[in-house]
Amino acid sequence: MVTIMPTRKTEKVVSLKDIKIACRECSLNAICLPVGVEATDLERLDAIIDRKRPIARGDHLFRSGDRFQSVYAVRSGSLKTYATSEDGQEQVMGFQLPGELVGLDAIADGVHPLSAKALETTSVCEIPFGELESLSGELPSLQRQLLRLMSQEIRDDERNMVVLGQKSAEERLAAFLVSLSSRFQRRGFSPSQFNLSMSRGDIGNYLGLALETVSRLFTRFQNEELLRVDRKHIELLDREKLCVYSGTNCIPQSHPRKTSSHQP
Amino acid sequence: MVTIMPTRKTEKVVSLKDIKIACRECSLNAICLPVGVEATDLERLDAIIDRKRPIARGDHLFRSGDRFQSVYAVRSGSLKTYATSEDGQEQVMGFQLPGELVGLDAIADGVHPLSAKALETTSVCEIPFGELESLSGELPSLQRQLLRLMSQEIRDDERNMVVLGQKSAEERLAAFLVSLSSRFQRRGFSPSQFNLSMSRGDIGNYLGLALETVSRLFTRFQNEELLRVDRKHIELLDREKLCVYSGTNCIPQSHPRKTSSHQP
DNA sequence: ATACTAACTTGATCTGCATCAATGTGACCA
DNA sequence: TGGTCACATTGATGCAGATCAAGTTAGTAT
Repeated sequence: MVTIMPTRKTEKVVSLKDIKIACRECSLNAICLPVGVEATDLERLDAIIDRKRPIARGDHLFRSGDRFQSVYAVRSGSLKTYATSEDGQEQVMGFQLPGELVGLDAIADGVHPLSAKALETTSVCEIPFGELESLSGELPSLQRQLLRLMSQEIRDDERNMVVLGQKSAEERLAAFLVSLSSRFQRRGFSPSQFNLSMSRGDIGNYLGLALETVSRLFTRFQNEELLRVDRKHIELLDREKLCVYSGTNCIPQSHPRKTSSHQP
Repeated sequence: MVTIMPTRKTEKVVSLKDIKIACRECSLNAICLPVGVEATDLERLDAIIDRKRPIARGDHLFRSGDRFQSVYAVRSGSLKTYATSEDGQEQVMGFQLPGELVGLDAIADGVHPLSAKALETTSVCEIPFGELESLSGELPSLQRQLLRLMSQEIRDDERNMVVLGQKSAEERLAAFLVSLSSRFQRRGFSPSQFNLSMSRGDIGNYLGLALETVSRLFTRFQNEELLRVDRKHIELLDREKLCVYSGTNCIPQSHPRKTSSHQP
């Protein structure tokens, strides 16, 4: 369908497009791997990163069982990662937004335990792990950020375990929406209005709920005027109350004003 | 109860006891942080590690909210890590056996998100993170193993998500027991007979089940002659069948013989 | 010994959510 | 312009496992 333009790693021709999205120009460099890396060192990181052409919705970035060679950073679009059990059913492990890394779980034994599939047209930066490893040996700031991102992933997974282990269906969905909202905000998108790139089934699977339950909760939340939902589009009307519903001490993150609120 | 012998980090007096448990002598060095590190480099790792005296059952190694300074490796005994929600109830996140690291989830923002409590008399190696970080910048093999261990933790957490997200109570407990068994085996203990250092409540909490459910399942498994259970002591009688019950493709890990079984 | 406490077991009941089933709806294509 | 398909909604029913409620047992203190 799409004409394939074979990429040659041997010959590094930097096109205008590539320049435009070098790490130092990238809007995501404040949350992605380059955090804390000096401008001069950043070029070295840039040099090992391979910006690939976008992959289409439904395409796989890698599949469970594939040999591990690179980690990927989402540049635009979104992914879901999922495991497939022997009986063929899948368990969604997470959704990745721009600036987030995928594949870190494969370092341990050199094989991807999960598959990663694009939820929409998505572009990623491929970061060959061997080179990343040696470079981070040379750049302490890069090493630090890599460790930080891995630590973050561990922490996030732990939070998910709390959600799956002891939250009700209502709490799960509320927590999911609030968390998504924060992640969008962090990336400069609206925290109160966004599109869900994943299906109800994916959400349910991720949260350990039946898709019918997710659907019912959406309509219930809508009736309670916590949000408005139309197909994929979500508008959060009462983030505060959703936080309460979620049963987690999530930051209300309300109305950032010029005058910051006083803390006595 | 125990006479406290203050440790002075300034003066590094290596006692006989210390020598005995240096990494190179430690029986755990094949699964712990030193994996892959050359003998000569190992001394440098050893030098930054602080072997603390054992902590008693119920004592905390650190608490949620504590400033992050070190990661810890369990030397003997066992720990549980858990999060405390605002309403005071806890969620057990994991159990740590000898050779396993704790605290990796705190790197990201310098504060421990979890508490770590000893389930029995337990000794740990304290590894100051700042020093570990700079040393692993110098020793590629150490860096590699640190990344590997973190990746492993991510992968393990993902597996737990599958268990919590879509397994029945029976499957959860079976998976838990099989996994524990493998971990014991890996450490040179019997895979078919061991003591649970954690309570039924802890197990249930960890697996997202009521403690009554755990108790009932133990008696049911015992009636089905899958295992024998007496208080804390567990004897697995049919690991194979437990694997099937667990609904995961766990390695049966049966009878290692001189003559390895033929694969046609 | 005796009492006390924490941990566990066992039984009875209740409920949140899965499951099954039917219908609705937008997107895409012939 | 209607057919098909994937996805979503809504309703009815059932059950796995939570919760409530007694005991039982082991360990520790008195």
